[in-house]
Amino acid sequence: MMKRKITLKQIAKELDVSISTVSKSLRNSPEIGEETRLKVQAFAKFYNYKPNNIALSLKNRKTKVIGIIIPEIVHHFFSTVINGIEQVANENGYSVIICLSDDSFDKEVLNMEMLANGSIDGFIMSLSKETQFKGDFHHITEVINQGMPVVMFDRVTNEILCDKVIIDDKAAAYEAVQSLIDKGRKKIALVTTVDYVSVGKLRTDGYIKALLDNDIPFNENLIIKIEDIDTCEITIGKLLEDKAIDAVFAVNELFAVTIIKTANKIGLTVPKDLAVIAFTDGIISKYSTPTITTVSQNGIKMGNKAAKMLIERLETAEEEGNENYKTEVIETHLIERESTH
Amino acid sequence: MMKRKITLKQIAKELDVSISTVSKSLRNSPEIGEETRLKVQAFAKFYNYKPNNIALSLKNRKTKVIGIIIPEIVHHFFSTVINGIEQVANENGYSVIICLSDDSFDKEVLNMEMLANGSIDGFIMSLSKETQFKGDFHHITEVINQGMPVVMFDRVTNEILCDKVIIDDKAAAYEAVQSLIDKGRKKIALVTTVDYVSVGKLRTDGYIKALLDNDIPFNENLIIKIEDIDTCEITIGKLLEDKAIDAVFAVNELFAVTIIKTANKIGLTVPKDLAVIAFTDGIISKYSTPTITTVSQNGIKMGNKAAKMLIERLETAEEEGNENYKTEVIETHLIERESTH
DNA sequence: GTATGTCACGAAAACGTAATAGTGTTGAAA
DNA sequence: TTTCAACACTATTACGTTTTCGTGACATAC
Repeated sequence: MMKRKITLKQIAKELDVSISTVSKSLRNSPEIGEETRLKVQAFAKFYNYKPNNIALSLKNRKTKVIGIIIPEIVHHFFSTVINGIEQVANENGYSVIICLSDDSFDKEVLNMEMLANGSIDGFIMSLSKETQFKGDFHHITEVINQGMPVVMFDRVTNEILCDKVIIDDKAAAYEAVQSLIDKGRKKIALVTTVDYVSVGKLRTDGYIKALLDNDIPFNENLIIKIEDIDTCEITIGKLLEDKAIDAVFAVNELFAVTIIKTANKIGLTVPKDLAVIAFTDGIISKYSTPTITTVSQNGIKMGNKAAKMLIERLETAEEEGNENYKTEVIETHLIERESTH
Repeated sequence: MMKRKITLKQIAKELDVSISTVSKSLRNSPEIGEETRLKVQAFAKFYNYKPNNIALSLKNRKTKVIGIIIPEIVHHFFSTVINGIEQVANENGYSVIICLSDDSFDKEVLNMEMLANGSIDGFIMSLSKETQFKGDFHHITEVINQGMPVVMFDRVTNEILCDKVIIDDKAAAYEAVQSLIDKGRKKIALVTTVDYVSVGKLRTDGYIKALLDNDIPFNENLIIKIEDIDTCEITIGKLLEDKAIDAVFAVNELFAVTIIKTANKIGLTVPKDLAVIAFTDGIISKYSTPTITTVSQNGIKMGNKAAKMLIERLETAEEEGNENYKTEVIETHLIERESTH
C-alpha cells in the first residue's frame, strides 16, 4: 500500500546496474546485452514502470499539453469546440489544460501567464469580451514572441498575427437573412449583442448587406442590441408590438427562444406571424417549441481544425521566420426547422 | 523576437554571479547582500523572469494541477461541475487538466494512466457508463495505491474507498414523485436509463418508495428504460397512449422534453393532461415550452465541494493511514415550473 | 605482440529550480 | 597573533529522464 511510482534509479539499484543501462534497456537499445535487457524489462513490467511525464517534459522542453483559454465552459458552443480539440489532441498524444477567463481580461492574462511558464506547448483560445472591448492584446503578443504558438478561434482579432479558425460570420448571416427574404418576409429585425464582440459586428454587416442587396430599406430601428440577457424581454416585447415585423434574425439561440416566448405572450404565432432564425446551433434550438432554424456553427470541426493547426505548428521543425499564418474558415449551413417553415 | 523565456542560469551568467545567488535574491533571502539582491531583482523584472513550472513540479514533486475525468463535456451538468471545480482550483493556485472518457472504459483507463505519471496531483472524476457496467475499477485502485488522492462525483461506486460528492438521488427522486402525488396525480410513470448507471438505479428506488409510501400500487409496466435517446419516441408514445398516465417522472431533461413533445403530438396538454418532472436542471428545462419542473442538481456546488475536498487532502500533511474518507451529499431542491402547474 | 575493433556497460551532462552545505574574506574579541 | 563569528556568496545535490561520451575487457587482424 502506498508504494510510490518506481523510478529508473530504483530499478537500477535493485538490479545493481547503472541508470543508463536501465533506460537503454527499456528503450531496446542494441547497446545492451540481451540478458540484461530482458531482465530489466521484466522487472520494470512487474513493477509497472512508466516514465515520469514531468521529467520528460523538462528534458525535452515540451509538455505535450495544449492550453485552452475560453470565456466560459457552460456554453454549448464552447464545450463543443473543446470536444473537437480534445479529439485530435488525444489522437496525437496531447492532453488539454483548460482555463476559463469568465469574460474577464485580468483572468485571461493571469491564466495565460500561468500556463506560459512551461506548462504547455501552445495555446488555443477565444477572446474574452472584456479583452475585445479593451483592445489590449499584449499578453498574447508576449507569448507569441516567446515562440509559443497560438491559435485563435471564433472570437479573434486582426491585431494579432497568428493562426485562426473562424466561420464566415458575415456570409452566414447574409445567407440566413436571405433565406427569410426568399420566404417572403419583408420586415426583418436583428437582435444582436453590443458591437465590441467581433462576431456580433460581422453578423450585423451580413444582415445589412442582405437587406440592401434585395432592395429592402435598412431601418436602424429594427436593430436592437442586448447587453444583458436577463433584462431583455421588455426591449424585445416593444420591438414585436411596435414595429409590425414579420421576421427576426437573432445572433444566438438564447435571444431566439426569448423572442419566441415573448411573441407567444403577445399572441403572435411562430412561424406564421413571425419567422425566427438564430445563429449558433445549440441544444435549445433543437428542443424548443417550435424548433428553431439556425445557422450551424460546427464546433467540433472548429475544434478539430484548431488543434490540427496547433499541433502541425508544434511538430514541424520551427525554422524561425516561416510564420505563414493561416486563417481557416469553417463552412456553415442553414438548418431549417419549424420556426421559419 | 523569439526570445525564449529567461532562466536563472542565464541571469546568473549575465550578472556574473552564481545560480544560487540569483535564486536566493529573487526569494529575498537575507543571505544575499542588498546591493546584489536589488541588482538581480531589477534584472529579473526587466526580462520578465518567471520560474519554470515544470522544473518546479519536478523539484517539489507536485504539479499544482488537478486531473478531471468525465464522460462528456458537451453536457450541461458536467460542464457546470467543471466550472465549479475550476473556481476553487483557481483560487488555490491550481490548474485543471481535463480528459474525456466518452463513456468508454478503455479511454478512461488510458487517460488516467497518462495523467497518473506525474502530470497531476490528484483526480476528480465521474465514472463512465462502460466502467459502471463492467464494474472494473482496478485503474482507480491503482492510482489510489500510489498515493494519489481521488474524489469521485455523481457517478460513483461503493467498491472504491475515496472521497465522494453526490446528491441524494433517492431522496430527491422521492421528493419529486411526492410532489406529483401532492398535486393529485395518481398514475405516475418513470422514464429512466438502464440499470448499471448508479444514479439511474437510485432514482428508481426513490420513485418506488414514494409510490408505496402513498399506498399507490407500484406497476412495473409504468417504468420504461431508455438506452438510446434517438430511438425512444416510439416507446414513449406507446407509454402515453396505452397506459392512461397522468404524470411522468423523467430522470433527465432530454427525456422530459421528448415526452412533452410526444404528448403534444398525441393531443395531450402539459400540464393539464400530463404533468412532467425531470431530474437534472439544465438549460432545456428553462427554455422549453412549457418550462419544465426539475430537481436542481447544483453542479457548481458539487464542483466546488469536490475541489475543496481534493485540495484539502493534497495540502494536509498526508500522514499515512489517516484515510477517513468522506462522502458529501449536496442538497437538492425542486424548481417548480410550468410542466407541473 | 601491437594495433584495431567490438561488445556491454557506466559516468556525466543537461533540462530549471530550490535548498543544504560549504568557502573565503573580513573584523572583532581574546 | 590567534580564533571565531558574521557576512556574502558559491558549490552541490536532488527531482527523473535521455543521450553523448568514455572505458575496460576481450577478440581479431597484421
